[in-house]
Amino acid sequence: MHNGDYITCSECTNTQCFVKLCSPEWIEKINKVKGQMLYKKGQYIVREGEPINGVYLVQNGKVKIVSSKFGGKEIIVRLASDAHLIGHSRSGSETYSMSALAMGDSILCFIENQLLYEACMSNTKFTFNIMMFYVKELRKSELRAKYFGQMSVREKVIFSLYYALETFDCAYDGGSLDIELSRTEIAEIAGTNPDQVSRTLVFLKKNKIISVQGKHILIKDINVMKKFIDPYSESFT
Amino acid sequence: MHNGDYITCSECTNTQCFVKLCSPEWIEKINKVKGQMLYKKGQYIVREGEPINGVYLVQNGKVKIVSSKFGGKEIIVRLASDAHLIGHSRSGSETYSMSALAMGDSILCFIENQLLYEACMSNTKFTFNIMMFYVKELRKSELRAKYFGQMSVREKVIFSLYYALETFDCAYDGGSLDIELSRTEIAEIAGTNPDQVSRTLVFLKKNKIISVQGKHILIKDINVMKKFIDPYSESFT
DNA sequence: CGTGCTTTTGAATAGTATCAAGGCCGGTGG
DNA sequence: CCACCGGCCTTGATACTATTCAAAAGCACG
Repeated sequence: MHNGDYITCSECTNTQCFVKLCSPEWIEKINKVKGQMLYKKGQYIVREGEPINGVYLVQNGKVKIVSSKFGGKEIIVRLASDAHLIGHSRSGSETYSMSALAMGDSILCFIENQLLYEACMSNTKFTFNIMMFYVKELRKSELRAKYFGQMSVREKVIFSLYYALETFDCAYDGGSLDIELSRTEIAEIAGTNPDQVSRTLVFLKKNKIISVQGKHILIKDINVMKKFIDPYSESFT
Repeated sequence: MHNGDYITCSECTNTQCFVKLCSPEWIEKINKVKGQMLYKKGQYIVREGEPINGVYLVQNGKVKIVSSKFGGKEIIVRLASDAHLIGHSRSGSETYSMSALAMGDSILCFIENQLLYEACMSNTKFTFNIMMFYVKELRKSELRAKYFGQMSVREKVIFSLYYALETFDCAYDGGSLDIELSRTEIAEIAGTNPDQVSRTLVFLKKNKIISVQGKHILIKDINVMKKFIDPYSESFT
């Protein structure tokens, strides 16, 4: 916790944060005891196997939830950005089944389990909206599972680019969308290997749909790219 | 609604039902206006594209949530049994993104959206436990997505059998577990085709791990079967 | 100017989907 | 009671897709 640049709930500009749905007394209560920390790019927020002590809220930043694969590889199960929740409190297991780490500098707030429970018992809108958050994530996860069961690798890669764009709401810059992901990270989302990602990106480059500058992928024509995964369009709504 | 054999909340033997977490007044209130219906095997509960009017609770039975695939095929996204929730209320979209249908005769209760919202606003434990239900389902969905990204077809099929066993808590009968699923249904869970399911079942039969009698699959040695998907064991906890 | 890491590309291999044919079983009608 | 039909399951052959491995090119960094 960096007390120097600690952001109180009243200062916080994240309008989507669930805490803002609590009563003023509860906001103050949570504000006093909540943890807050700045995570640098690549830094772990939680690690697989650690005990679950509470829940993290993304105040600001980009976070990936990864699960270790056999052979040292990892899989990105979910991406989280502002106002998302991480580390579902006590879901059967007492330890985290996945790790979370910052993809860019991110500020996370931490609410301890007991406090979270009490806050839920006293703030119905808070609880209800968190419930709805999980409903939405479940829907997204189920859709992703459905799609990935029938898509080709090329489609998966394109879909992964979309998923990242949607989640991170990347900079819109004169008709083109900007995104920073390594081939390995894309592969970890798409559930394939960097080789295949490269092949797909080359294909997209040849068709003038994207252009690559270092780690930045510029999507020049998002509508043309959409067409390649057209049958799976229900998530674009 | 069959008023003849209508089961009131006070009569209901499903101890896991979320409604039981409400205050006595609210249980009575919900009891009075809730819908209830018996669905025969194969009957649709909700259909893709229909407007979302509320949420269904499985009082008793076995339900599959399916999503249509291109070419007429379907994919089983989730299985639901007693006390599970179906038809996540208003998750972004106003219409169901998937269909739900009974795999065996099932009794479902229906709670209309507005009533559900009011019940949530007045019963914190009710809301909190529903939230935790979704957290668990999200975790399961994410684990399944993770696994399916790296499993072979044989592993997927074996995992699907497990998933069904876990969810339906099938009859335990002198050391063997009983399950009734068609090859097509297994394929729809595993994300493959009936041909491959057949090959895997033949393999399991040869190794004396299962035996098949009509539509009934008897798992003779659950521990040996587990070994085939050993690296993916975290969901068996 | 090398060293190490990521990306790209090609070739060989393995795994899976698809197609087609045949077998098995239950139901129906002659 | 038997013959036929249709559905589901099984199995083999084939074609395709994706993974893996290896090598080379590009790039960042000390």
